[in-house]
Amino acid sequence: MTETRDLRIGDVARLVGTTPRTIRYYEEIGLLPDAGADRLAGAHRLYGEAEVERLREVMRLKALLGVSLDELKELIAAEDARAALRSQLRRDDVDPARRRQLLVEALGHLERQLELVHRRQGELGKLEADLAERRRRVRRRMRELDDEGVVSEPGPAGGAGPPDAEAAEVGRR
Amino acid sequence: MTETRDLRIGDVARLVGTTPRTIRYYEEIGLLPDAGADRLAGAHRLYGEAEVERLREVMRLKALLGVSLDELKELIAAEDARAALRSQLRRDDVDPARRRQLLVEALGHLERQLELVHRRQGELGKLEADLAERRRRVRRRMRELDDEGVVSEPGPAGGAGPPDAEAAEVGRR
DNA sequence: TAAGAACTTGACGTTCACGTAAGCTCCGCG
DNA sequence: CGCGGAGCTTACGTGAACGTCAAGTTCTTA
Repeated sequence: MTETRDLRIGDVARLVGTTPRTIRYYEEIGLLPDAGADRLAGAHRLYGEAEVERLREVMRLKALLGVSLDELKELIAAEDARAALRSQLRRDDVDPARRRQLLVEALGHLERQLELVHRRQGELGKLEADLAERRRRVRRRMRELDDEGVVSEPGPAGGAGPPDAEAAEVGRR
Repeated sequence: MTETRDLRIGDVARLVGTTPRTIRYYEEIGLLPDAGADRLAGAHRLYGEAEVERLREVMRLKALLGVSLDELKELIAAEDARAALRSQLRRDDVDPARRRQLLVEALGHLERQLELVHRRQGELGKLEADLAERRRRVRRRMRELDDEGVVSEPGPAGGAGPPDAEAAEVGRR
């Protein structure tokens, strides 16, 4: 159950909801590892579950954090550390110092990502509060308008209320 | 103190942290209202606090929701309704039916924005949970590593081993 | 009123993130 | 074994979102 790597680029694209071109492009700019540095020129790229996961992560971070692919390259270096760890484990190359270093690296990157996520959550929270507040005000003004106007008058029919030109209490700005 | 409109495009740009070109571009594509449809050809654009606010809102939504300027145009239609309301109030053109319609419109747009914000918050929350979980695992593995080989074997080079705080500043690449 | 900074329109250039087309190659199948 | 569909490389094209340059104009201030 080591790693299967029996998916081709089109399969992967369909799995994660993108196009082969995009996957090749990501590889080209170094966002994804060369899917077959071993692969003899001209042969098909082959992927396993691990690279599908990584691509998913890339797309998720891109969408949610709104960073450029270049910035993303820095960010997802955590995946590199994870991959290195895994391949190290498979080769039972258990140099504890090296392993610790990889873990420290991964931890650092995870913390950077979390930092970004938290910043964004904060801003989104503020935005939500502002929008909710504005909604509250609009609702209040609507209530006031409906109350003050005479009885019944639901539809967009003409008529409407009397030229009652007062009650101009408006939430400034 | 109705509206001052004594800011020029460069001032506004500095205030909100962008460039004049961007502001003109936003106007060009209809994201911002023609800052002076009245303005005789060739004269300087003039802005007031209201348009500065709107621009800020535009940039905030763009950054936080990651939508295209085209989608943004739909989204911020709420601002148009608000502007309409205000200008209506200034001209004490108080047709209650029209006012109600504007309020309904604004409410709808606010709700769409909130919907988007909530969706995004959900996804960000999930991402945060995933990242935190991974961090937890990395930390656990690091603890295990440190506990297990504490005195049994010295590393290959230098003092590798003890849970010493920071010995691994990496400058790879 | 003269100078110079900031602005105007118009047009072309640029970067990012892919799309698309061409010509050739590889791989599963009948 | 042949063939059709997916993949490969190379290269040029594209839309979004501005940047930049030029030539002229408008505002402000000394």
